[in-house]
Amino acid sequence: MPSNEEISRALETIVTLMEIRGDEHYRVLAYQRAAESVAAAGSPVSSLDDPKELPHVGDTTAEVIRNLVADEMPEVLDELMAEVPKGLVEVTRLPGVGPRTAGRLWKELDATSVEEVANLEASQISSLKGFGKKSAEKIVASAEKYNSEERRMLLHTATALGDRLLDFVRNHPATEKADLAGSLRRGKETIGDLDIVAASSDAKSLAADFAEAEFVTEVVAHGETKVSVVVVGSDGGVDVDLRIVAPDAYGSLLHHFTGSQAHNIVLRERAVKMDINISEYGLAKADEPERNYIPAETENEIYEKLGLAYIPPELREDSGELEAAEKGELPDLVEVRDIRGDLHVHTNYSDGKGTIESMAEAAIELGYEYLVFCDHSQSLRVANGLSPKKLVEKNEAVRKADEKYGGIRLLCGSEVDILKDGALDYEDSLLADLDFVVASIHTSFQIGEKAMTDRMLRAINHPHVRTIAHPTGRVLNRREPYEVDVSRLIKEAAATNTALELNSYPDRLDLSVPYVREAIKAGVKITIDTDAHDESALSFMKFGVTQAQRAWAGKGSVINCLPREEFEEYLKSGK
DNA sequence: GCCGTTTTCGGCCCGACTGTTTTCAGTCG
Repeated sequence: MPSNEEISRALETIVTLMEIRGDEHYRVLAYQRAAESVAAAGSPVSSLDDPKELPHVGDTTAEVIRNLVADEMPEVLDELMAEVPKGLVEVTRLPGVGPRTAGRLWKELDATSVEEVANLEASQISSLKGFGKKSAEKIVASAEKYNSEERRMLLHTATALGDRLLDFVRNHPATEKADLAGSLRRGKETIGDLDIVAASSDAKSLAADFAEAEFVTEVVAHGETKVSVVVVGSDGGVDVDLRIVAPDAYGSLLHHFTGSQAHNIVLRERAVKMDINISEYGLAKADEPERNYIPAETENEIYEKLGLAYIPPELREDSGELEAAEKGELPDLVEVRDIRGDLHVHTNYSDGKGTIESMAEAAIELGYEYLVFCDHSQSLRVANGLSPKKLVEKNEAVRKADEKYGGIRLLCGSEVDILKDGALDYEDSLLADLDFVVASIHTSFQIGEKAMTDRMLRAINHPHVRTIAHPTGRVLNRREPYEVDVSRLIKEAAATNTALELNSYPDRLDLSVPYVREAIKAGVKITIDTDAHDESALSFMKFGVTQAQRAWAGKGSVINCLPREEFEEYLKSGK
């Protein structure tokens, strides 16, 4: 079954090919919105009775989605592929090159791939109507250095870089206020580029100084209120946009550049029906000939004027948040301060760097009320998995430490491997002696969807397993999730009172947002754990919490938001 | 192609910047 992401990507391909072909704008837009709708869907589209249940999906796009789910080639895509060379999709990814340009390079110069564009002479392009020397050279140059590997930054990398740039902007004398916006503010798991917004009554000088800052390697565009630059990231260049408005319109600007674009569009369409136009400068009455924007100083004013409750950035994805805001049904989102403990951390007994004591002290520092030590189990030799004897020894050390530290409850756990056949890596008698068991997969990833699903269902049904760690095994930018029917895992977890983990490690963030949302809807409890292998990694909790917020989670859905007594009750009562 | 508190037909969010242009198309977010 194709994932929502795969279906959405196929629809995006249709969009790009249509644009190159020169299809009618609003037809293309309809496919674009269908693609976004699938990407934002709260549960797998493949399990939907009718794709038309999704917003912006009508008869035609529903049929295309049905084809994709059934692994059949949709007619429209078949047609497009026969007509438009596929290599052009990549050509449109060149900076400054869109579908129009790609279409002309193909039709007028016979260039159908990035490589063929790179092999063109600039003079060939500049001989076309509407192209000059400058744009011709830019196109060839960007084709020459094009790197097909699309790399998006992990959330913690983007946060670190963004904070550095934000410091520069905030420390500028002309800056009154500034914030990071865009997908970073919405807390997406990976970030493509950075958006910074600022309020200043001297936009010109701020824009100029930003463009000349030492971290800038290239100025892509530089106007009076907007600067686009490339800065040095830890892994190549990162595109950064800075937008500046007068202080009284700051809320409008922040909202505009926080997005998502899909959220802004549905919000503005809703506003138009109320005869209000919304832009980054404010709100205007639609019936006036000149748009006379009344600025909004805060984001809240915008939602208020539209009769909506304030929508937190993490929910702004056009996935039902407007309806919920209208009805007053937005969730009361879980916050980092609601987290009372970490249920999955490692020590130097297996592959961690910290000791029981150092990890406990770091957890006390964070104000936690409990901490569960889950080192790896015996068969995971690469991670120094504990033999049964060693586990018993470690449990004793944990219990001793628990007596030593009064302020925090230290508990014995294990991250026990789910073996290839679904059996666990320790005898039941040993597991029974633990306070909390986390089960997970680290080997035999490629056994196929059915075998993997059965294997994990067996673990979910095990009486001692309380949560399944990093349930899909993905590693962002490095490893795809293994094939498994997550929806079935969710159903079984609900039926057996087993939790599912939202692993906070920035390159895991596993489960992903749509599945967490599906799990919560099904009544499954989530454990937000850091999987920390040293003291500093305990701070990754904030990334897991952000992801939980994106999945509409309230603290009631999160096991480790339970106060200590209730958590101990939960442990005692079993599954 | 999608959608409906004027509408089942006729609309469809909004603006900055660039390059090539004498008024705008294309790209981007």
